[in-house]
Amino acid sequence: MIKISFPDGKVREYESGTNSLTIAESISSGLAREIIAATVSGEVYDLTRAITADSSIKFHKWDDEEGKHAFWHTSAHVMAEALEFFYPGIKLGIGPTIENGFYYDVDLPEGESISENDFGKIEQKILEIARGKHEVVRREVSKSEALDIYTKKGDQYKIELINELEDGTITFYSQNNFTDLCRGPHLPDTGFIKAVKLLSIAGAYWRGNEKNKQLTRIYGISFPKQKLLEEYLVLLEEAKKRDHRKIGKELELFAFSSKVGMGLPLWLPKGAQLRERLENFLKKVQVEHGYLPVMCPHIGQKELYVTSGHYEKYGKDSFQPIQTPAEGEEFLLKPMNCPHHCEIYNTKPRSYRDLPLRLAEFGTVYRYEQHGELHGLTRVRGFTQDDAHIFCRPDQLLDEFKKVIDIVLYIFKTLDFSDFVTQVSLRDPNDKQKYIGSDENWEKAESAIMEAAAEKGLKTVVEIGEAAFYGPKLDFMVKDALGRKWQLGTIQVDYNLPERFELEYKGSDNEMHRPVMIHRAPFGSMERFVAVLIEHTAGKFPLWLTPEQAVIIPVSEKFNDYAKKVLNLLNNYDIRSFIDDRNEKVGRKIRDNELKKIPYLLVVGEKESENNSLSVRKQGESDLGEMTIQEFADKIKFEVENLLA
RNA sequence: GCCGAUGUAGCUCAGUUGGUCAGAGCAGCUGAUUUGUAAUCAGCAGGUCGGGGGUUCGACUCCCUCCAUCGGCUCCA
Repeated sequence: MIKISFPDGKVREYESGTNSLTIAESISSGLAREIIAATVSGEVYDLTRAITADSSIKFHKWDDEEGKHAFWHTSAHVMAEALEFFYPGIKLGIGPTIENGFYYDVDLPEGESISENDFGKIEQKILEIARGKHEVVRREVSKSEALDIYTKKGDQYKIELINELEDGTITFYSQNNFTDLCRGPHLPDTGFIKAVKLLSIAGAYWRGNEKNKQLTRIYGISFPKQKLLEEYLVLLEEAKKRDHRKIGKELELFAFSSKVGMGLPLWLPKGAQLRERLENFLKKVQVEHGYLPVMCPHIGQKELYVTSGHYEKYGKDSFQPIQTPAEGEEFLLKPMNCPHHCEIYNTKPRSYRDLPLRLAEFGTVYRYEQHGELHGLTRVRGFTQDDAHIFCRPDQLLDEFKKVIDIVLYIFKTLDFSDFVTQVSLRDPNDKQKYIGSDENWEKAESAIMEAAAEKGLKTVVEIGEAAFYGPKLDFMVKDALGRKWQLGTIQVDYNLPERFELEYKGSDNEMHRPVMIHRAPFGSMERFVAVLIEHTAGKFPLWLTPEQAVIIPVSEKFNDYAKKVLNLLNNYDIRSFIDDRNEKVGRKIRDNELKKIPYLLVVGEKESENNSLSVRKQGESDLGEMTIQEFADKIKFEVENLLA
């Protein structure tokens, strides 16, 4: 007999070799029907996997991550079986679950290809296999047996994977006519899968390496109920409506022109206003935090980037140098602001008393991004960083780092970004030649970041090997409408550039010392930040930011003069408004301006012109009733101040 | 750059197997209407069907190629 302990602390005894499903049945048949996996002593088990030792147990239903994971993992296997049916000789790469669904990377037989037109028949086959309620069987196999099987099959991908596994840990899962190398866990049988949708098809390099063969990746998602699939598809549609590219076009915020060049955004008047307001907001915060604005040109001598190391690292993959016609001197489009800022530091001798020196610039930079990677405003070839470089003494590093975190958090809070994660990117200690700088400096920088993040209570994910080549960093990531993660704010420690630009200051000991540099950009880039802001708000920007705060709607032409008077008064109160004096009915003007997401709609007619008042309607809400112009102005002022507090 | 898809009027889209199929709604313009909280009515104008090449008696429709866009992959100072 073995002892099984439950999350509520109760302990029960079972026969050794029992499984989670039997245990669940002993509690209630309802529970047994709903669960799809279980965590047994910390490891996620298939429901039918034998338990042979005293264990803790926690059941997983569809609602939790482990449950979905098993569900989608089995779905991936069933999809693979369907693919084997339609494409005999197909070779399988990996087929993991992802946040929403699963994919499988496959190598199609010579001459075969697959397109979205084939999805229908594959989905049907998957459901057919699912309906067969085929049991999913786990089997432990020896390494040699596993290798043998895939050698016979001629599947070099699985052989490569198996070779990296240790003997004794290799398991196969089978259902119906299909067997796959897999760690599990899986559903007890395929019958759980009631709905499936293949979503897209993509090329993916084997093991993510560009030099390897490109496999075909098929993305799909599945559900235990048809209704859940339908709900998911509705959700996807809703997300598409928030897409910043769509809203950006509708609200006339930005545009692209293939004549101007791909990945080179054009800020339209309203978008430019929005961006300018964000910039002014940050400038104000930065002045309060002791930053000094600087400005630099858009090009710099190639030598500058040779000195900084950027040319060696990125030169070949960048926009190529431009040359002066007579002398043939080479200049690069500025890909980074930091080398310029280093030279600003170097314009005069610095004392320890001058530090920290915080130089800030909204600097536009140009980087060559590959054609297929461009994406709306989030991935472009020319963008403006809300950049600043803090030159400080080593003993000031931690404190300065924490102050920067404070700025980022303040900005996120003001803009209501609560759903973000922070990532600490450290170097890969096994691949040191990828990075420049001494071990000692790297260790100092990495520990400063970890300490600052911990002290500020940030929940961080640590990524080894994701550091910039010159130093570790702390990134703030948020998700867009479709769940894709984007990096916004970034804070990076750099011992390298001060070295390369020979930055120095005279210390209190009358000796020369080298400062440390922090690169930081709370927004990241204005382009990307605005993109994420659009998706976050669905275009309903906070009142203080929005380009147009109110629209004055005269009931008829007769009241255009009163509307102009209102406009002038509101202008005096710095309320951004305009008159919709089109020859249309009120209902029409309301509708159009609601769709433009104007926060306040001000209807004026006979009653209002007599009372010196407005009938106020708030966007997305109904009529707020009549108020005087003064009352409305106070209301706006109050709201803006509250939002910015 | 790679894999897959898409490209018809400013926007959203329709266009049967290649043969009056170049269309609709919205936006725009003109006129009428003078309007009270999510679409007033009528008329007009708008496109070398992404560019180029080919097949054909004939191409929006089939093929090739280039460009751009979309979903991924790789990359991201």
